[in-house]
Amino acid sequence: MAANILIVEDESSILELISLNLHQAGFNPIRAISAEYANTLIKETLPDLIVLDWMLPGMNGIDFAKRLKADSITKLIPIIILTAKSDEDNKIEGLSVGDDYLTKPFSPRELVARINALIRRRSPELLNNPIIFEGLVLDPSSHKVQVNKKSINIGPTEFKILHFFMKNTDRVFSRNQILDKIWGNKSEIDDRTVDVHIKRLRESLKKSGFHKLIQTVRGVGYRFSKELE
Amino acid sequence: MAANILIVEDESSILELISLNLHQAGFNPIRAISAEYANTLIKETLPDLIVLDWMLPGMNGIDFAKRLKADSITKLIPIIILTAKSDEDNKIEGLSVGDDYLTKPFSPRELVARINALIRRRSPELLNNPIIFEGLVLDPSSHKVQVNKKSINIGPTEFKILHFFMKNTDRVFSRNQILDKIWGNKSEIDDRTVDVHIKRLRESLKKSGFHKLIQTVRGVGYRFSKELE
DNA sequence: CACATTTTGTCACATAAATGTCACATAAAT
DNA sequence: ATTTATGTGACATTTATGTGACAAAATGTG
Repeated sequence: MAANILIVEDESSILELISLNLHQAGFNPIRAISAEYANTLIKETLPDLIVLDWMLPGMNGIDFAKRLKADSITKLIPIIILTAKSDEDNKIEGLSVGDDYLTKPFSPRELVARINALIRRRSPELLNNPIIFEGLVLDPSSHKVQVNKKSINIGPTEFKILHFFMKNTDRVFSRNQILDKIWGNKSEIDDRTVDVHIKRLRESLKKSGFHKLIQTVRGVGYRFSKELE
Repeated sequence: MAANILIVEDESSILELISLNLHQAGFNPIRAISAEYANTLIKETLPDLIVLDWMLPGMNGIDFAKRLKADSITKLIPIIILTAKSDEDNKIEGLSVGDDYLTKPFSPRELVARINALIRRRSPELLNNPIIFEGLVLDPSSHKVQVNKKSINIGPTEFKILHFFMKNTDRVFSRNQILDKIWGNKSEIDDRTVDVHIKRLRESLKKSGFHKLIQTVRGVGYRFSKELE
């Protein structure tokens, strides 16, 4: 699954340039032209990394980054700060808030390289390492789900959903968020289809008892979480 | 790290009184005797919250607050306005500029309570960090309410009400205010329905003893607050 | 290619949970 | 003692979710 990269940049030419390059590099770019718009996108798409322009209309980039780093949900998302100024002071300030910085003009190749480095460091699960949760093992590279070395039979869509859940435990997701993540944000598929796949996923996990990890949050959506009590 | 609270007040006796109380409450008070001086202090210390007197020599408090709210650097800092007038018009004007207001004379305890509430709920649209109050944990992202890591079963509407209360502790809300906040301001729902949901919420919290945090204020409404004595 | 098998999305209906209101009980204020 | 406000159990209704069945589409197989 391609990593979602959110680009926050008010100059649309640069935005498109970056977007194009990231797409060619195999990432899934998401475009935001302001911090405010980025805010809503973050909640919807849960990007794996954010490329953030230092200078933004309205809220400035650094403040926006600070807020992201203060929020428990977003603080783990790596941020690369783009700055037009070569001013050393700004570099230091930017670096302390973001996880990396780049001075304009920069080569797209360098940006891609740094993104890869950060994702490798921060989100190894995107690099096809097995994810283990309470004894349930999901291995993206072999495309298998196992419990005690025994494989569990699971359909393609159910695998994707489980993968997504295991990367984001302890969070509720609405049916539409799941649709976006699994089917892609353009799908015109009925909400309720998610229910059916959740049911199928639960069925697959039932024999090993792990179906309890998939919890219904009424009026909101579904959650993958250890059952307490 | 103690939160920095900037107090802008021209009467030095009140300034010291507030300062003393905030210090005792575990905050780090910063004193300013004029808007001009406050300006330089803001840039230096970037306070987490500002307590602002409505009447100031030179620039008046409201104008000062407006300027702060217009500046992208400071606009996210919560402001509590202090007013000597009990005039309703001023209250409304003060509230619309600041994030909260208080009429002199006020009790230091109330001021501290409101400061706590504001710091807790700053930027609610983004900071869905878990809210913790006296050991009761509400986590918006996982949509769980927990005590000692054990989940409490709670209905959707009750969750919303509890969330609202925990973001605004130590304040009374009328049934209609609660209706507006939870159901949306167009609802044609009976006042008394709130009572029933309050009852259900209390029931959910009863086993852990936290139902005592929901207090009835006769003739007014309900309040979420630590039980006193 | 024809045919079997698997997967997919949707529907209709079943089941479960939540909702809002009422009537009456209880407590507080006067 | 009377009035008023709040607490609470019960209920009908609405709403949300679970689930079996099915046809279309995709995939595998000889």
